[in-house]
Amino acid sequence: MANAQPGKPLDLAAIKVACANCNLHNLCLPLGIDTGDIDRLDDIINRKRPLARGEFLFQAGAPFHAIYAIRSGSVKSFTATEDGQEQITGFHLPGELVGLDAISSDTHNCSARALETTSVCEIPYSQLEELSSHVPSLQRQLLRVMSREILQDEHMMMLLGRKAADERLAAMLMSMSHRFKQRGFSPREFHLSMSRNDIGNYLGLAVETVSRLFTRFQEDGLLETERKHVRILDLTRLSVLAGANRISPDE
Amino acid sequence: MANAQPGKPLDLAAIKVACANCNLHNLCLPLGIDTGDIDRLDDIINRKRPLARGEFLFQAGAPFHAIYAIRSGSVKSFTATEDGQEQITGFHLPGELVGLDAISSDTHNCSARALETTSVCEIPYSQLEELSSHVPSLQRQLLRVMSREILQDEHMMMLLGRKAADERLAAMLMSMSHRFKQRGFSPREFHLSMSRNDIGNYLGLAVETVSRLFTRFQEDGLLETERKHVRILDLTRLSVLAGANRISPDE
DNA sequence: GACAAACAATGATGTGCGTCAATAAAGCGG
DNA sequence: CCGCTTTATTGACGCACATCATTGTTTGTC
Repeated sequence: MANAQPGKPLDLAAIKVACANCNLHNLCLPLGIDTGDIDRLDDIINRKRPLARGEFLFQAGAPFHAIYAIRSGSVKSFTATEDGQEQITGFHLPGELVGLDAISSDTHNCSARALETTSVCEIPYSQLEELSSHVPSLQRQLLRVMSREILQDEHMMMLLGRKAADERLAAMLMSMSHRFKQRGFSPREFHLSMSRNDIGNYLGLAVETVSRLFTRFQEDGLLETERKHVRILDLTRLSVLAGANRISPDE
Repeated sequence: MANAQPGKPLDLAAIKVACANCNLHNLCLPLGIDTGDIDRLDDIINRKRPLARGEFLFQAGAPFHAIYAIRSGSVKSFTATEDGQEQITGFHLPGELVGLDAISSDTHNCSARALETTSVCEIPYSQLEELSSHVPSLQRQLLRVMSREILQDEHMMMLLGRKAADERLAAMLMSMSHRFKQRGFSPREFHLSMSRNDIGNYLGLAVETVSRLFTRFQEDGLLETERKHVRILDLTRLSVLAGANRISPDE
């Protein structure tokens, strides 16, 4: 959002956004890496033309050769079930990496698609691997990022396995709120780039349930929505709902 | 199972099981690593005394300093929800690594507990990190293992989000079958070390549902069970159930 | 600016699975 | 070997959420 679209086309100097200048670099791979080493990381990264909404970053089945860092915009990644329907496995905001699950198989197992106009950094994996074996702090950060991904997925498994519909939506909204805050945006008021359908799919719920929950949350004074724009009125109550809620009536 | 309990206590030579001799080494970290480098990996690994059923490998909240490879037996890992109940995030068989989700936070976020008598290799993480920065193939394998973990978690998310109860159980049994086969055991007949309760917890189902499904699977001629012993009679049909099942009546 | 397609909201109805309850069977310590 | 606890099975019942159906709203296209 911050460093999108240069004023003039073909102005390469303006397009050139070094990791060192990127205001996401403390959310992304460069975190904790020396300026000198950041430049070397910088050299292997390709900044691609922005993707339009709906465009694929990569598709399942395609050979794996790079991971991607979101620079601006947002992306959903999803796998296809055997019977053809999709299951969304994550929404990705600026500074986050996409494609880490392909490393083990040399093939993309999920597809990634832009939810809005999105620009990304392409990081060729073989070069990243090579570089990280010479830059311990990069190796360290890469392993940390992957570990964090595992942690998040485990959290998601708990959400899908144990939580009721309202808790799932609350948790998802809290996660968004938190991540927007990390990126310098308001934690109480933001724009959801994904459709209700996508939210439902991600949370293992029917679209109708998501819709009904949004209206119920509004009736309860938790938040206000105007289409995809969300304003959270009671962050505390929402976070409680996202966490412990399943209380027996008598305790 | 293979290399457990030495005949005599204090017989250090018998206890000493090098990675190179371990019949799991092509399922574990040593995969694809030169014999020379395996010895170096070997040097940093501690083989601990076997854990009894119910013993903790580590507990959530404990400082992270090592990951663990299962040598024999099996382990469940689980997180506690805010309201105190546990959510099992995985069952681990010999050759598999446990604790990868702790790398990012320096603290164990989940606990791991032996489901039966279990022996493990403790791999101090700082030394592993150090060694892998000098042994590219080790670094490579480590990243692959973590990526595979992410992939599995995504698969699990799909299971919990989109699949019906019978499909979940079928998928879990197929996963076990596959993993036993990889380890040289029969894919059709094996012993489940976890309780029905654990299975239900893992799959996001009530114990009663798991029980009912086992009896229904038996009625349908899919398998036979004798307590925790399972014999799969129709592997094909079970795998179909585990995959595509949700078919509208008319297609 | 008009039309189509995608998206969202809301009500009516059905059902898969959770919850509660009771019994049986198995493991376990003394 | 015997009580005690844990685990497993089975049935009855209810509810949370899916499914189906309808209408309104927004977005994109020519």
